Amino acid sequence: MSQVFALIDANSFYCSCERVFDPRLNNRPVIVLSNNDGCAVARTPEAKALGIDMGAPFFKIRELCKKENVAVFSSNYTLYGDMSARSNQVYKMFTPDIEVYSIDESFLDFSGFQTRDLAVYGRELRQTVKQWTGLPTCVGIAPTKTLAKLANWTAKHVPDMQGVCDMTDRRKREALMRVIPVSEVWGVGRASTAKLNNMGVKTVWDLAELDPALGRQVLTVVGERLIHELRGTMCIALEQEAPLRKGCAVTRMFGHRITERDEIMEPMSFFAARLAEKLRKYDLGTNSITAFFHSSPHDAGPYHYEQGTVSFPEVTNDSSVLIRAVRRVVEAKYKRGVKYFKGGVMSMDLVGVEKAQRVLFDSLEAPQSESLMTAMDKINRKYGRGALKHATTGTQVKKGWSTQFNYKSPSYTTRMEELPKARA
DNA sequence: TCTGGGGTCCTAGGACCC
DNA sequence: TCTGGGGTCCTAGGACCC
Repeated sequence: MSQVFALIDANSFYCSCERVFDPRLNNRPVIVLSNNDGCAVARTPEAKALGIDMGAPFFKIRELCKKENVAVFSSNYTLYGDMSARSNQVYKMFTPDIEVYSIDESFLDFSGFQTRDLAVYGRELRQTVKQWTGLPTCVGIAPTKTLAKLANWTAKHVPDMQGVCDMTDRRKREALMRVIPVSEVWGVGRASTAKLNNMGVKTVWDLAELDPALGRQVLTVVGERLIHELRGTMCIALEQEAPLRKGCAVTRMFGHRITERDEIMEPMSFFAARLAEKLRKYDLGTNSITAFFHSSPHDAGPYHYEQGTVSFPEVTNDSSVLIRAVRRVVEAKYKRGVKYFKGGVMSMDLVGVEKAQRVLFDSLEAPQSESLMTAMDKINRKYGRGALKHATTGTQVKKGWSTQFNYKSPSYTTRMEELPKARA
């Protein structure tokens, strides 16, 4: 039995979540901003029509938004995460085998369902999701994940498909692949598009017809795999179990140029504390932490990039330990006179905490560390992030480098105080 | 010291994705 | 062109070992 995958994703997911709880937004252009209200990461078709590009910096489009009555929202991850979980519950009624690929995309295994009309099944799926969550979606169906992605793209861009594109039929598939630009293939970005176009590979079909060995030369094994996937041979399997994440980072612009060492300490310590929180949330620990801070490449004068790594004798996710390490890096690498504008911390060698090797003696962490961290996370979950924190991470409420969420909608589905109100 | 032919680990950088 | 803040995978090159 051959494989069949469906890729379902929500249209302008973040914007659609906002619309579900405020129908007045339905015919208005809506955008949702990235972390820190930096740039537009989700736009409804009405917003796209105004010329607002993916990733457009908010400060550049602020006036346009005001003039055109664009509804602007900060990212409300609590809401989107909950809506995502609800959607996946619905998907599981249509097949038990699903891979949650991102917050708004899931692959569904439809293998063995070929006895039915898959396009009809896809439309049923769409309708059920719409009815139960309020979210509009598109569905692409094909023998490989890469082709399912492509089918999904087609479903979005060809109006008379009614949101569902079934590409399991080879002939139908070929006709579409001959007219879709190669840049729309999953995994083909700007650089690869340029290389391929130079070789005369313009459409998806051209790429599928390319000699895999040549594909490997130009785009490494990733390119070779892509060619096989486009030909209908599965190379990328469904991954139902999310693998443990390998790295974790907290990075941010400082909000203004910083020249004093003590002033850098505060955001950097804060980043370390956030990283530790993230690790604890996922039951992960780390053997090392890397801290970096740098000037702006656009400022006059030479560019400075300072970086340092501290290794630990045992796996840890203790805020105090990580903060101390980061402060040591700043002490050692800071240069007087440089205008630093961005910094961050990261750990790239994460391990699950149960599996962690413990050192018997000379433990880095104070004996009560674990219960202290647990208590701290609990309090912060209840009273909001930053309710309880290390003194070194700053005592003022708002800083340039603290994340901005100035346009956030209520957590409609996860906080009793913020439930939507209905009048009957 | 150089010759041969492996192997591993680590880091940096490129490319892509959401 | 960069603007944000995360992630993943792949390759090349250096250090080191046998």
